[in-house]
Amino acid sequence: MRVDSVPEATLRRLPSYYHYLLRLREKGQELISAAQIGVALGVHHTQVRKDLAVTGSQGRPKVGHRVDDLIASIEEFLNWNNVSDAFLVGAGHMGTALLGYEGFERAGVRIVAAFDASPRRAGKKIQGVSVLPVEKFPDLARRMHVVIGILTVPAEDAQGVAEMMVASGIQAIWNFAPIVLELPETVIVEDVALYSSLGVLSRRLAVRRKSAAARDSVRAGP
Amino acid sequence: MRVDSVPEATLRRLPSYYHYLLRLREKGQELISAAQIGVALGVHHTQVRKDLAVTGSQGRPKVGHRVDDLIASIEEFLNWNNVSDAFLVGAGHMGTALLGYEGFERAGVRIVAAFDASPRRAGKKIQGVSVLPVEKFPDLARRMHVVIGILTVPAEDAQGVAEMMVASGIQAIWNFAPIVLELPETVIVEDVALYSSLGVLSRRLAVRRKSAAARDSVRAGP
DNA sequence: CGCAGATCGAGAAAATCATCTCGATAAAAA
DNA sequence: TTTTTATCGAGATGATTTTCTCGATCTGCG
Repeated sequence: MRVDSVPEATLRRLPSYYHYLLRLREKGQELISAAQIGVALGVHHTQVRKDLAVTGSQGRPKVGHRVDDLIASIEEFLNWNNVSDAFLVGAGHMGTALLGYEGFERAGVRIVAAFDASPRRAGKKIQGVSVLPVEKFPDLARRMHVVIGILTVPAEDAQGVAEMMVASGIQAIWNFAPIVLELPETVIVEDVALYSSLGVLSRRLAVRRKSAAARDSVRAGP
Repeated sequence: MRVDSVPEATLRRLPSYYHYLLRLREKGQELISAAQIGVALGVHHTQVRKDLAVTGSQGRPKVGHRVDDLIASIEEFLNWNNVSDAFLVGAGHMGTALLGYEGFERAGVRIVAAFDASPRRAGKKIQGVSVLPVEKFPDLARRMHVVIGILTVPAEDAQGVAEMMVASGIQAIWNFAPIVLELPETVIVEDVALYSSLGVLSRRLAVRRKSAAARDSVRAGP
């Protein structure tokens, strides 16, 4: 029995709709059709309807959806209207970048503390967030009931830190390290696979070059 | 006629295999079976075989694959053995983080210069890479034959900068901004959708909480 | 030298996801 | 008021991806 039968692909598209809708609202637009969203974001309009349907939002024929309603529906569906505290471990380049981001609060996550193993980093403040020695993580996580962990440590440390997180009560990990964490199934892990992204990019580029070269040389039939 | 019939999902898994294989090699392991890879990375073993098959690598029954061969095959398939120069625009938090990353070279990309619209940032060096005024991008990109652009500017500037990149000869864009770029189809765009990732995480967590709550309260039948 | 066990790879079946089709509905136009 | 048109939403169809099944192959052991 599946608890969440919503396709993952839908889940991944919703934030993109959401940001598009925010921009529409800023521009003062009140109504929007699935077809328009589809054109703007490169998604088939029936797909957009199916995606929006899972949030419970309804549109009216000939009118479309109210932008406000859609935004609210998506927020509620993704639980982005309830902000959860998160701890970040690894105050290196990526960790620092994330600490500097505004906008995660809008996505349901507030980074309330950062941790690092290096004494050089611990004790400082980055973007207004304190960096603490990683030894303090377990106790603080439990006391503050933090359930989201953000993992921005080097690959070789990631598994160990992740296990420490889970042992400290963390239920969901946003993982930036390029490894697959081996954790109990009950833990939610969401990988930000930067290298996967680069792999796709690089391959596409290579294929394009190859097919361009082929087009240039093969002019006669086989 | 599709030039590249390799499933995108396969493309996304290959880098993950790749990093796992690198770790195996470091540990001195010479042979590996598809089944073992599957267990380590949470992928079905037949899926692993199909994925590895696209790279052209062959395994031997009862033995498995040579780790070295697999690494080489994946590198070649993703074109990660040829490093291309890339320009980064937007030397903010994320841009700075990417400039500090070692390891992209292994993934076929070398960031050779960064650009920023802010005079406050231009002129400096970050992680050994010069930050130049964004106005210099077009000329330099053409002269250096740079075809990869990395986009780490705020969402509201992304579309404009992307168009500038394309006009300067950029063929592939690694986009970190949370918007869908509208560009000619010939341009390869790879989005790093941080918010999609957060959407999935947040939804999963919410569903888990809900189903846990349901389990706690609904003990009698309907 | 022949058998047992592990692994591969190809093709069939199943599951998932995206697109197409069509009737219904609401607003605007005639 | 009736017709037209834009849009929705549900269900059927189609495409893609994943998993299952099975025969073939190679190694190591008796």
